Amino acid sequence: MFQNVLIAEDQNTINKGVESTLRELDIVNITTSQYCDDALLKLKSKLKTDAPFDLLITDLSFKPDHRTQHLSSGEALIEAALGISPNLKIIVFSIEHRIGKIKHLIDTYDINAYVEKGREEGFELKKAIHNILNNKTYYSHGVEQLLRNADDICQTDQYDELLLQLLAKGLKRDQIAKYFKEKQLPAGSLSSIEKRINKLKVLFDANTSEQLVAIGIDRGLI
Amino acid sequence: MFQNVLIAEDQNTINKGVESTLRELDIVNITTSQYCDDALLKLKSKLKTDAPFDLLITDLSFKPDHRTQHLSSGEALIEAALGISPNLKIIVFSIEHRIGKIKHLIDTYDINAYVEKGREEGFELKKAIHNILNNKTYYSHGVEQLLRNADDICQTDQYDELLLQLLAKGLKRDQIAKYFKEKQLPAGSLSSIEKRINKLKVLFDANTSEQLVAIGIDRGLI
DNA sequence: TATCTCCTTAAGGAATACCGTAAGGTTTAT
DNA sequence: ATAAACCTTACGGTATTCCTTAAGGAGATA
Repeated sequence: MFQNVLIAEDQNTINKGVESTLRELDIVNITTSQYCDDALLKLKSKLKTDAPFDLLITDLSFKPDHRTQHLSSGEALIEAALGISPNLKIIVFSIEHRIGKIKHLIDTYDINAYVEKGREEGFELKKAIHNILNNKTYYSHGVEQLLRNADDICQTDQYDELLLQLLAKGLKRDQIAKYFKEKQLPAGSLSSIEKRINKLKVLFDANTSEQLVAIGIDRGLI
Repeated sequence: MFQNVLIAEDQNTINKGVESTLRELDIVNITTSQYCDDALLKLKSKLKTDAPFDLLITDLSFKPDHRTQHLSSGEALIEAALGISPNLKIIVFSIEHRIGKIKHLIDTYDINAYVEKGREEGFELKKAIHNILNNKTYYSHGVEQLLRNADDICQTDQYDELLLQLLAKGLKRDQIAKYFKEKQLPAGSLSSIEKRINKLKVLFDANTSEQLVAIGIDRGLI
């Protein structure tokens, strides 16, 4: 079982709840942190001792407040944590359901588990921990299914995503074409931009470009 | 101090956390519920005993799952609860930060406290309880300030929101007009719909309707 | 090389969205 | 009661988007 667990989560009620769930697994040394910077600091200082943290459970979004922070998101914390402690096991514990974002975390940081906040979260956290102890990954029910079809989504390349982002930012078709040309990106003519939008509409089954933006946001591409 | 408290909240981690916070106030009888229907049932059955619930702490949004529910939101639960137990004290405990929604709850149901989920939530829950015991209302830090200017902020009405939702669902302008006319909603001509979209664009500083949808989603109107 | 396919681009017409104007009706203020 | 302000609607011109067709170029294959 894990010996030293760090929880990074801004809601202290959730901190208490996760702590209580971990105690049910007989994990004794649990540390909580409501800020990413603070979490990293704790990771660092423990790293020099003979009992460093072996598991990080972190949320993705942290509400900004009056304290200015260097690391402002769970993703930034994960990156920094792996930088100083590459073997640290990581469970992401978040309400995030956009498969694009989740897939990004899995692909980029090789996180060990993703547990989506919801009714069964306590049960799933325990399952995640057991899986990791057996050198397996764990992705919440629902997420796993979505990941299988994620390839459909990932038929979109970086230019598709950029295009969606520019649409969401309020650029018109010809302005997007101009942007692509200025940045020397491929297929930057108005006609090509139109074709690309059309391709995305078919792919995402969107009737209008407004809906296309809504779907893009929902899937975490924007 | 309150004798019998019911917590309605779908995330069981938060249930555990809130329960632990309440125990710090020496509240002994705490019941939790992950579904609105279940919460109402518990309220009802206790009502006939000599120790009915005197405080309800409820979230606003509950994730739907395989179990079909009659009451699907905290707001519906509050309405039903006050219907059977008008003197029940109510604390809304939610991540909702849109002042329009919060003001609506206060105006319509006369809720006793609103605590926004965040870093200080445990502390604020305690403050809310103490205020209610002294026959005062309590609105979290931040919310109180917003409430003062709420009228300025609540410039969008229900039809604006519906319009944004229909846009995000992929309806064209004339289809939206048709929808408004069929539902007998005011200002359902194509011209009025266009004007309303234009008004929203100015209000939200959007260049295109695609951006308008993106902003609407960002602000939680969709 | 010849041919084919795929990608990019251009062009033109149809559909839709955008924007200003004005008429008619309702509410509000004096 | 009258005027003013506001809301709703219709209409028409312009701009943009949508959609089809087709030409040209790059790369693959035989």
